[in-house]
Order: sequence, then structure tokens, then C-alpha cells
Amino acid sequence: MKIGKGVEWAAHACAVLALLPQDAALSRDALAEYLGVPAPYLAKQLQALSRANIVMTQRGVAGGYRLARDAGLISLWDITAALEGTTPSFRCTEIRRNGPCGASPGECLGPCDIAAAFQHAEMAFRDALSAVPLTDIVSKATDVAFEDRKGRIRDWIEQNATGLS
Amino acid sequence: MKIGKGVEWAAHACAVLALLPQDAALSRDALAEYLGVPAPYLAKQLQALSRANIVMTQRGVAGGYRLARDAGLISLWDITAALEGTTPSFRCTEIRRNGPCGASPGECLGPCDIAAAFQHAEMAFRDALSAVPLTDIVSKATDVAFEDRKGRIRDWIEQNATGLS
DNA sequence: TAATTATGGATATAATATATCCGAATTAAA
DNA sequence: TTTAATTCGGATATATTATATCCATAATTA
Repeated sequence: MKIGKGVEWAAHACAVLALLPQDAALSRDALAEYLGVPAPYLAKQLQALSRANIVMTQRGVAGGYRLARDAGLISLWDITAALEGTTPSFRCTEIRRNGPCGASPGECLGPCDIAAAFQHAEMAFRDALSAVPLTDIVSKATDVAFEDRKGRIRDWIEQNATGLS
Repeated sequence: MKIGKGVEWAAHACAVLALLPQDAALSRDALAEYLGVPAPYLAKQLQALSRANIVMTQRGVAGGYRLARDAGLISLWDITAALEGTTPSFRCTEIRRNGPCGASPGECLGPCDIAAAFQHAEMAFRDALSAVPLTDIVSKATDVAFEDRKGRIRDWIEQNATGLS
């Protein structure tokens, strides 16, 4: 079981966007610089976030990305689902129907018990992530940040965000 | 997030082995026939189960596979871990240290908040699977099986299992 | 010794993840 | 209206992993 690194990138990107003042935005290149990751690939993750309505985009001069709604209404699950999709991680191929003692259709009205157990486990995974809004991430990260770094972050945003009066 | 199909195969294989009488075993080919899957590849999954001490093996004539311990002491998580390993599905690359506003070592004493949330979610996933012993799977499958199929399964085991007096 | 059976390694192929680039569309400002 | 900035979607290339098979070897029993 593996989660693509796009999820990590996207989560950090959203955490940065959550720091922006109202109506400010960050370009792809600015975000990539802040996160220290290659811009072209980050763009892919941002597109996925855009399709999922987690971030809003604005093209053209002074455009960029911003959160599409309040950071308290965006969970880590939302971000994960946007990047990885929602197809179940366990793929049941109905082995129970195979072989010389395979189950008949009448015995397969319910889902396979093994598949059901995995589905249940995945729901627990999903629920745990759904319980973590972006605001949690941001506030915890802020808690442990030293004062001088908070200042540097403020300055960098001041310098790089667009849409600031 | 995806789980390899080896997990499915191994789970079904273990469920069959749980039906065997004490000291009986099934060969690789017999198991593959019962499950309706290619024998060579199934052998790989069985090897993983063997390394994880979930099944016992016996080579030579009349050898084969049997459960290494009581079915009540084998969980779906045990099987999953044997096949997929236990490395965390979320791989933290410490993005927080990157870029012009990267965190200093002193600010990274605890784990990254994002990684911690995923770790927590994965624990929930693992706990859910750990709560499902093989006996659950077997009993639920038996509940919905028609009588004639139960008989056919008994007969097939009688015919194909080794180590029966 | 002969027959059977799991093991480990090597290998081949398919699928997916990772990473980049480019033209087109869009937008704000000059 | 032009120009520069910027995201979007598609195409592509590469690396990694999953899937699947085969074979020589070791072990075991009759």
C-alpha cells in the first residue's frame, strides 16, 4: 500500500495557501520555490486540486492559486482523494466464484467477506483523514515555528503573493 | 493508494487452509486449482506467508501448506503485512525543511504534522484489519454457503489434502 | 533411488508513478 | 489592442513497481 508523493506536495502547498491573506494568490513558480520542489510536476498536482475544487485558479497576469474555501473546510482526505482518486485500494476479483468449489450467484448476494473487511478498514483510514482540517496542520506548524521564521514567512508572502493591495 | 492482488489471493488461500483438518496440507497446485489462479504466481504469495510464519510448509511427497497457528490467531492485517510489508504508505520527504522559509532542525524535533496525520490514519486502517481473524472470514463464508456446496468442499478437501489418515 | 514438492533466483512483461515540456487559452495591464 | 504573465491540457519520456513465469536446487517420503 503506497500513497503517491503528489499527496505530500499538494498538502504542503495547501498549507502555504492557507497562510495567504484574503484575495491574495501565489503563482506556480512561487509555490514551487517556497516548497523547494520542481515546478512543472507541482503544476500537475495543483491541476488536480483545481479540478477537485480545493483551490481556485486565475490565469493571466497576477494570477495564481488560492484556496477555494475556508481552510477549516478542507481536510487531508479531500486533498488525498483529489490526487489519488476514490477507487477502493482493495480490488476484489471475486475469487470465491472460481475453481471446482466456486460459489454460485445465489451465494454471492452480499459482498465478499474479505473485500468487506478491507472496505471497512479503508473507511476508518478515510475517516481519520477527514477529521484533520487544514487549519489543524497550519496551527500546529505555527506552534513550533520560531519567531524569526514566522517573520521570514510573512515577508516572503508579502514579496511573492499577488493581489495584495 | 493500492493494495496488490497478492493480498487477495493470500487471504483466500488462508481461508481454505483454515478448513483443513488438523495435520492435513494442500500442495501449491491443489490450492491454485481450488482458487482458480495461476499456480506459479500463487507460489510467490505462499512463500511470503511462509516467511511471515503464517503458513507452515513441508517439502517432498505429500507435502504442502497448512496454517502455522490457529485461524483465530491470524488476522487480515497479518496477511496484508506479510505480502505488502509494513513500511508506511505515506512517505514524508521533509518538505518543511525546503525552500527560502524552510524549518530549522530545532523546529523539526517532532514529526511533520502532515506525516503524523497520515500515520494516525494508517494505524486506524491497520487496527481495523487486525480486528478480523481468519475465523471470522471462514464463519461468515460458511453462513451463506448452500448445503450442497459445503458438501462439495468437504469432498474436494478429502480428495486433495494430504496427511489425512 | 525415484518421485514429489517448496524455495530462491532470474527473467520477462505490463502497469503505474514520476517528471518534463509545449502549445493553447485566459487574463490583466500597458 | 497589444503584450506579458499565467494556468491548462495533452503529449511524451523515464523510472519504478506490479504481475507473471520458469528453472535449478534442496528437501522429503516411499
